Parts: sequence; structure tokens; C-alpha cells
Amino acid sequence: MLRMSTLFLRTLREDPSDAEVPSHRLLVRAGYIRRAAPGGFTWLPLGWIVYRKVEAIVRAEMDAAGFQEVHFPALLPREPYEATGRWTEYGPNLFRLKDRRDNDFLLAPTHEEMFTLVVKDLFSSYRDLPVSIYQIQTKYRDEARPRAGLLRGREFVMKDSYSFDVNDDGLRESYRRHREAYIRTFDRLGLPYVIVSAMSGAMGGSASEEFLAPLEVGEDTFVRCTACDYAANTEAVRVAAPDIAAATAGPSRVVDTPGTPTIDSLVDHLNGDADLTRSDRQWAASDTLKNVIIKLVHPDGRVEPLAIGVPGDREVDMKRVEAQVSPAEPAPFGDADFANYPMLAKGYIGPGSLGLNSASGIRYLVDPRVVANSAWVTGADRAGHHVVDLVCGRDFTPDGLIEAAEVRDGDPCPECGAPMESARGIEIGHIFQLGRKYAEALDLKVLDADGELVTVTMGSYGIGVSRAVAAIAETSHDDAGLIWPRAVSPADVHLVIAGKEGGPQRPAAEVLAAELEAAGMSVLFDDREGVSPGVRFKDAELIGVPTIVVVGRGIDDGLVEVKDRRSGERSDVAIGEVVAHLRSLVSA
RNA sequence: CGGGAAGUGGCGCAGCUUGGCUAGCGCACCUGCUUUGGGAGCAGGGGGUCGCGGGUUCGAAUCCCGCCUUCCCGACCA
Repeated sequence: MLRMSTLFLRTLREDPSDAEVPSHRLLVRAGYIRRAAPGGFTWLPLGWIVYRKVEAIVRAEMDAAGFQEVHFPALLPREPYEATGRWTEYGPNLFRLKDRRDNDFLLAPTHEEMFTLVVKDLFSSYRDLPVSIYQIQTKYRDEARPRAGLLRGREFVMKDSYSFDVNDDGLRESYRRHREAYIRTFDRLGLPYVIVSAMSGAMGGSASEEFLAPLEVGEDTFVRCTACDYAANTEAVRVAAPDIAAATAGPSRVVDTPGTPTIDSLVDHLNGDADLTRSDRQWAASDTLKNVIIKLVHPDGRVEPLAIGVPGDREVDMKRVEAQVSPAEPAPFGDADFANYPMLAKGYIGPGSLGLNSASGIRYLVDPRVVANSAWVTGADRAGHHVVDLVCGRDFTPDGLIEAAEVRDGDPCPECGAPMESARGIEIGHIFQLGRKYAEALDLKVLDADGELVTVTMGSYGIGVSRAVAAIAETSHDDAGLIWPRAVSPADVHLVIAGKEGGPQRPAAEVLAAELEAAGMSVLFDDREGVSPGVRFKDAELIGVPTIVVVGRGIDDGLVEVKDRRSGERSDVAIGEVVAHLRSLVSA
């Protein structure tokens, strides 16, 4: 039993000034957490109870799925991370430190290397696989900007799992089992989520999905179809490509378009010149093909120019580009770069000067909407000139496709064609078919049935445990305070005494509290003396136990009040029946 | 990393422009009395290196320089 008279708790009447998002505000105000360091929080007793309940549910579902728990140090030597290149690749987000002998160490931001090495250490046969192991561990990332309390800290708790299989079929099965375990976990946590397709990072990536709690305060933008169940992170959205059977446009022709370096000016010119107007409709920005040049900086330092062609009504979304070209980094193509490519007429760049086999030799990738037989107005590689009716596949051939164009509300779903809508969410889980990257880097191989060495294929799967606490608070609160789902509430029942000191309420409440505990329910008991009823009610609402029981003025008639925190509904229940009544509520 | 705002008892804030007596207010905390179904009243208390370091000055929360931290927007971020 948690007695508020002795509980290590102090609620705040006012919002802390540095807290913006509701979960941060309320968790601090209600006495669950306290800021201890930039991006680091102390868990107070109520908060730690909730945290452990969340952790227990995560652990129970991992165990139920047959995954085995291990535990690594957070403080690790440099070497394994050097072997995979991440000592440098992780950049400034990695906490690095030295021991007394000047050896490099790090505080692990994630543990792929260690899991890979421990499996290599123990196992060497296909007979040992598949295996999935996990840990619940404190992670460290030197975030440029910790924010929103528990939602993005520099120290946080993550459940990370890794699967090890001999082949791709096995990986897919391990991935499926984790996906189902995650669905069960988030369902039990009472956390709403959307499963979205995500970018796996490296080119030619394998399957990756994120579990996003759909919340405005979230940092991830995703789109979902209004008709079917397609949903994807913005970076990973696939564009629905039209199917055009044959080119209907006439032969391409170069036209004079003086002073039209922008798409808007070009469209205005096309619609304003009698020789160029269309018979069927006005020209639109989406009829034009805009070619944007960027630079890619590869991890080895090599710099490669890249041309991206998108419909003129859309911007190139650098986040989407980055996700496509990772691990290379996109960078702007500046005036100095243009000087090296005199064949590029800025503002009038067209496919004629682009492509690996062209004069520039610049790789040319286009949006999937630029399909075979589609006709475009695009630059003629001469200032003041454009080409009309340039048909893809007939008049030019790109080097490939790239998903780089911005995504908009209302864009058609790639699955069913219905309009999609965008929303924001908090990433609470991520499942990812890693493949052989780490196994190759760290030489994790097993003997197969034929006695041949094969490289193991891996999956990695994460749940932000401390973030999940904040996400639950974020999805479940009102103006008065938190409202915990029963599965993670710090108590089953919040029992409040409301009556004059010395009256019958206190002894009756003491008896009731003991009976509730005896019946298997956990009780947060407001047994404080000299505290006015208003304070008790406000604190109860702030703390957010889903069921509040008031032993008050009804006690003379043998009645106590049962309040539902979420709905606000109250009902009087005979004190002799309240234990059974509450037990049915709590177990419902 | 760029732009903006801000650091004063546990929490929320004032004071700073124009340097000066004991650094003030509300909440919280302690003592006493009253009060007890929606953040009570009265009286009396305790608690603050004014973010850190340096400088100017007879004198700095206040002015100057540097740094750190927090929040917001952007960049960044399995």
C-alpha cells in the first residue's frame, strides 16, 4: 500500500516553466519524474512503479515469444565499434570517454556489435539457429537537442532485440515473430500505434517498419491512406507511378522561352504564347520536369554529383533524398560546382545534358512519375529555351529512379490510389531486417548442413521503454492531469478520505484499504492529515489512477463514492460491496 | 550548428532600464489556533554562493567580457 502521508512525493500546483509537452509537464507536476541532467531524469517512486510495469509488460511479451534476455555493459571499448566503422560513423552523437590508461571507451547508443560478437563467441553451427536475444538497457546518445522530457533524452531505456538466422527465409520469420510480439506489447500497454513502412537506411535496404504513436508532438511525419491500411514514414513513401501504354505526344521541339528560369515563369509563358498553348487544357507545373543537381558525399570522402528529376510542381525533399542515398550525405551543388560543368545551363537544365553517357556524365535519377511514354516540358540546356513533348524512353533515358519528390496531403496511395493524409507520430518501436552488415563486419559465420561457412543474417528490433511511459502519458491525459491505462497505473485504486478529522471516514477507509489489498488490489491511500478535500481531489486527478474511491459524507449511510478518472462518472456503492465492485472493474 | 527567449530558495515569478540600506512576492515547507466535499484562514517561522568565471566600481542580482545550461523554431537525429 502506498500511503500518501509517507510517500516520497511532492505535487506541484504550477507547470514547470521548462516543460512544454503535456507528458513532460504532467509527469513532473504529478511527482513521477524530476529533471536531473540535460536530457536525463530521475524516476520518483510513482514514476518508477509505472516504468517497471511498462518494462514488465515488454519483458513478458519478449519472453512469451521465446526471445531470451541478456544484459550487456553500457560502457564499452572502442574496438567493436571500430570494426563496423561506427566509432566514426556515429559522429558527435556518440558519448566517448577515456579510461586511466588513455584507452577509448564509449557509452553505447545501441548494441548491434556486442550482440553479434556474443553470438559469434557462443555459436558456430546452423543447428544453433535461429536464436533471438534481447536486453533492456540504458542507452546514451549525445543528442544535439534533448527535448520534451522523456520523449527525447540523452540517457534513455531501450529494449533491443536481435535475431540471428542462417538464411533470408529465417530472417523473415524472425521478423514476423517480433512484429507480432510488438503488436501484443503495445496493445497491452494501451498505447495507440500505426505501423508504417520505414527506410532501412542503406541502399537496396530490406524491410523495416516503425511503430508510431500518432501524436501531434511527435517528431516523425508519416502518411496513411484514407481507404486502405497503407502507411509509411515520409522518407519511405512510394510514389504511385502512372501506367502509360504509348506516347501520344508529337515529336519533341525546342522552343523559345526567354526569361523563364523558374517553373512559375515557365508555366506562365507556355500559357501566354499562342504557339505553345495546349488544345485540351492549360499547362500546369506538373507538366514540367525540374532537374535539380546536388552533390553526394560518400563515407570514403568521394564527392559525386547527382541530378534528380521531379515534376515541376514539387520540391525535392532533402530528407527523402538522404534516406535514399544513405550512407552518403547530400550536399548543395554550389556556383563553384556549376563552374566545373559548363554544359549545365542553370535554370534550363534538361535531360539532354544529364546521364552517365551524356556530356556531363552526371548520374540522372528521376521521380517514379517520370515513366516510359510520359511527355514533359523541360530545359533545353540553353538559357531561355525549353523542350516541349520530350518523352521519357523515346527522347531520353534516365539512369534510374529515386523517391525524392516531396510528399503531400492528398497524394494517391501506391496500394489503392485513394488519397493519403499526413500526420505526426512518436516512434515507439522499430523493427528492421538488418541483413548481413554486422555479421560480415564482425565475421559471424556458422557451418551449414553441407559443412560450408555461411554468414548469418540478422534483424534488430527496438522499443523505447522510457519513451513509452511518456507516450502513454501523452496519449492519455486531460486538463486536470494524467489518466493511466490500468495495465501501467501506479495503483489499482486511489483511496481518498474526505471528512472531518475524528469522524468515521478515516477508520472506515483504513479498513477498506486493507480489504482492497487483501483482495489483491494495489492501493494509493491518501491518508494525509490536515489536508483539505479540494487538495486531495486535485492531487488524485493529477496523479491519474483510473479509479478513485472517496470515503466521505456518504459513510453514515454505508456508502462510498467510486469515480472513474477518465469519464468523471461517479456512483455510490455500499461499502460492503465495494471490494467486489472494484475487483470487477480492475480485472475488466 | 544557426535564429530567438531565458537562468533569482523545491516550484512559479518580480527586482536589472537608471549599481546603494536586511534580495521581494505567490505556492510549497515548519509551529500554533481555527477550518474540512473541490488547490482554506489568521499569526509566527526556516530556507537563496541571484547559472559559472573574470572584469569595472568605494559598492554588482543590476554594467562589461567569456563560458555553461534550459526552452522555442530550424538543421541534425536506428
